Amino acid sequence: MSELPKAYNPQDVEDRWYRYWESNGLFNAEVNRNKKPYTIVIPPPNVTGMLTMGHVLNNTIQDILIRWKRMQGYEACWIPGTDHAGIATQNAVERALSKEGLNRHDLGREKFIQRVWEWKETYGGVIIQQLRKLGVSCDWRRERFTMDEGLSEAVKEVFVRMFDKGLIYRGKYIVNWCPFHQTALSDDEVDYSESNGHLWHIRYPIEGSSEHAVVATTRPETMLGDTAIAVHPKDERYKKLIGKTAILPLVGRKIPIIADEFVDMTFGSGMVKVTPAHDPNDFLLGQRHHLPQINIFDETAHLNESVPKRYEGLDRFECRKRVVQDLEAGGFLVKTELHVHNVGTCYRCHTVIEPYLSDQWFVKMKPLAAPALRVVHNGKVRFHPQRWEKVYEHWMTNIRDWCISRQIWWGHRIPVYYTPDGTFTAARSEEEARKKLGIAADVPLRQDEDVLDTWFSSWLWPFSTLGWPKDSEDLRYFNPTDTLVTGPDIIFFWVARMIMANMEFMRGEPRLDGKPRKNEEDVVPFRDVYFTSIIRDAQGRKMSKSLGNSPDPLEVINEYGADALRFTIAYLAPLGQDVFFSVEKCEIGRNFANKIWNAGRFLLMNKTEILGSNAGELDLTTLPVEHLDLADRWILSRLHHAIRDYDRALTGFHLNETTKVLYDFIWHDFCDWYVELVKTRFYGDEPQEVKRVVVTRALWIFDQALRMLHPVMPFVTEELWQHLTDRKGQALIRTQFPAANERWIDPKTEADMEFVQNVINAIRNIRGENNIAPSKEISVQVRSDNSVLETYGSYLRKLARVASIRQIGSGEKPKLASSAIVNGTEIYVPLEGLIDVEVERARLQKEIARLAASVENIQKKLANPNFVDRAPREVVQKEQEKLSNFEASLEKLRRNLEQLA
RNA sequence: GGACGCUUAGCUCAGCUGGUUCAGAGCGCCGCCCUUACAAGGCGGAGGUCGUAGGUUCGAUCCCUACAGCGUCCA
Repeated sequence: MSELPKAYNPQDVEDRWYRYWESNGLFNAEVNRNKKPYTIVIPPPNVTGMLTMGHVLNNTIQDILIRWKRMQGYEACWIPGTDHAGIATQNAVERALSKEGLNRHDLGREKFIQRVWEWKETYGGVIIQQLRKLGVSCDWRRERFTMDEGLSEAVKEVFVRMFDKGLIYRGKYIVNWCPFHQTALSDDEVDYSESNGHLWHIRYPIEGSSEHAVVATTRPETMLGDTAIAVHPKDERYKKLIGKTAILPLVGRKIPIIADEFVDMTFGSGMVKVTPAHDPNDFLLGQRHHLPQINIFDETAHLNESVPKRYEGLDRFECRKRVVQDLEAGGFLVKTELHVHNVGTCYRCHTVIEPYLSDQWFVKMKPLAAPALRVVHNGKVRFHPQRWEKVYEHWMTNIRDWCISRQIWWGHRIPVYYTPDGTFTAARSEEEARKKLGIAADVPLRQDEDVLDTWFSSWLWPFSTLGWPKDSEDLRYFNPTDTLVTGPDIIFFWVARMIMANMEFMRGEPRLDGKPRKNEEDVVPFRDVYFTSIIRDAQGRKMSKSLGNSPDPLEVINEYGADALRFTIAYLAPLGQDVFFSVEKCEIGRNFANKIWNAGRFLLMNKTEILGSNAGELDLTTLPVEHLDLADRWILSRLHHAIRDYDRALTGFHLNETTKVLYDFIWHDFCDWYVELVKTRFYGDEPQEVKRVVVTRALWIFDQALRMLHPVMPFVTEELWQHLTDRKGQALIRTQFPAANERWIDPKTEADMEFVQNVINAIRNIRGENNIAPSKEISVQVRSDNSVLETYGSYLRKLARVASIRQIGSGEKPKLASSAIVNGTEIYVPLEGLIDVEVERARLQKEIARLAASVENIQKKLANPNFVDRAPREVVQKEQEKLSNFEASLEKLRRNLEQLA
């Protein structure tokens, strides 16, 4: 075996192990009736996307969970894949085309789609390769893409079934229209932000009268499509106007003045203009009053031929200016106010959304929502942190129908077929459509031009990736999946809808035992949902491409290593809190990796030293229990503590707590104390046989630590684990995870060790305060009734650089010494000629002040009869013990201070 | 306007069910040290009346109420 380099270099290690794991099938999962499955489906990233810090966090968490469960003996299956990101991908390809001076219509639908597939083949693999760099242990054989044949089957099947059930319908409604993409968007694809605008007050003359109506609007150009004015029926100011006719300025159209309770009497003048084709509220109002709907825009939000010639062809914002000018010139503009209002923009291109009347397809959500709401209420699906349940509940109880059609080409084409006379049906194929419509093979049939919202395929992900609509062992075994890890920002887009879809379509499908699923726990898509933090930069801004504040994770991995990035991000990510990330913070992880590396290096050096040439055959499968000393029993107690805490933390999805447990155990307990203590045995004059046992045990404990750390830092742990001994083809990734054994957790041992540690700390403090060089050895005198120090005084030699310890009698005491009291034990460091009396006095005074304050506090407490009577007896007793201990220590400290010359 | 979250050391944050020196960690800072695993390190040290005001309790960083500031989502 070759010597390990002095510093850990991840680049020498990571790719090599990733290749090994993958090519040996160590990520793979198969149906195994002897094991419990543990399944995660990846939130599919956009196929043409690049890895972001958000992906890093999300996938690190998934990998930690999946590796942990795998090592615990579950059949751990992590299904990866990507989605086709309809609008985003089409957009990217159209941009590329425009560089060639082409648009999609030049190519035609078929050729264009082919172009997108080519694009996908070229750039689609990037994010998947990037994920590998992070070390994720997905079963790559199971990789899926939402436009795959199988998944497209699922989409079609779902659409047709829902159509037949009346859960999908078509209608002319106001939708959110993106004039840039020229497509409808669903409600949650619109971002709202406050914007400074104006409120224009416009005068509409009333026919046959000198009176006029004044309406206020933030969008004056829409007046060209007005078909009414509305007032509140109870509004005394305007009652007399109801039923009269107003003349629309600039247009001359006669429009009625109607009454509707919807009108807000307090807003503006209390009269509103009604534009049914360009405002969702006006649309509903228009339906109630059977008003005409005049659409004044084309798909690009330019004015169409329904408006006076002088406005035709103008862009909507250009038109706004022109209309305001003309209103003013005509004397119709009463006043203009500044006004802050919410403006909706496209979540992809940030173009202002236009409410637009068009034919679209919708999913009826109410019937799906009820069961989905129930399983979250009754805990069949648990959210972490739980508070997201409220958000979910609010959305689910106020749910609106989902607009699923998109006027683009890249996506699943809507499986609806029309005959020339306009009748239509949904079908899995043209033949089926003909059958359903009852028409002959020669009647021309036209398929709907639109495609489906990308989320219409992602909401099927937990079962479509497992082969549905085909039945399979995989589907029966791995669905319901176990944990979903995703961001709260897509709780509506995705999480809620997956619950709905899985419950709707998995009901009745066979379980592993062959019986049809009907219980809620069999039809939910997953049991736990972990909502990740949002990654922000050091200033707290969301990371985004446009701000340029998002580090490239690949560069971070190159600089610090994937393990360092993984550890750091998990360490920084508390459950439910945002993460403020900056690249330099990866030093936490890098330094930790290096620390572990060097601990391993140290152990291996001593292994070779002590065991000699046959060290490679060392058996590390069982813990050697011979020659246990305090440090051994202590570290084993700490180890099992750590395992238990780790288990609790991770079970509760406290990722940061999990990493802290690892960090504290490995760095502080193992490296700072245990390794230092075994040095006393390695370098001491113990028999060779004892040294052999001690080094083997240290390696065994380190082996356990590597297992625990592996899910978080897979690369460095696998590399070291392989170095510890000849593994005969075994790999850490598939090794049993440590289980906490309460038998090893021993409070007495921990208390004894803590006492020794405190004594060492006290001596170190004396050394530090008195500026004694680490190289200078000192002698110590103690007065103690604690036998631990007698037995394990040798621990002080190495850790406090103590040359000799002498027990002293009651009267005895060095003349000039620095002193400390630890749990009643008096410690004296004679420092003839070295001690600065002033420094020492200050030290003691500080300690006295601290203790005196504590004593006073406890005295006050114990003097309070309420406390003594009402607090639990153990608490009171503990306080009393504390008091007498502190008082005794205080007494000794004061005497030492007095006697200081 | 409604819902939720946050406020702890100079900075970034832990503190999961009220009581163990519970007031912590990392970074930064100060001092000493290249002690034969690690200077990406070791040892020591300074730094906080836990946002404010009340309340519950024998006891509050922790539970309740109000307020202030910041943030997110929804309307």
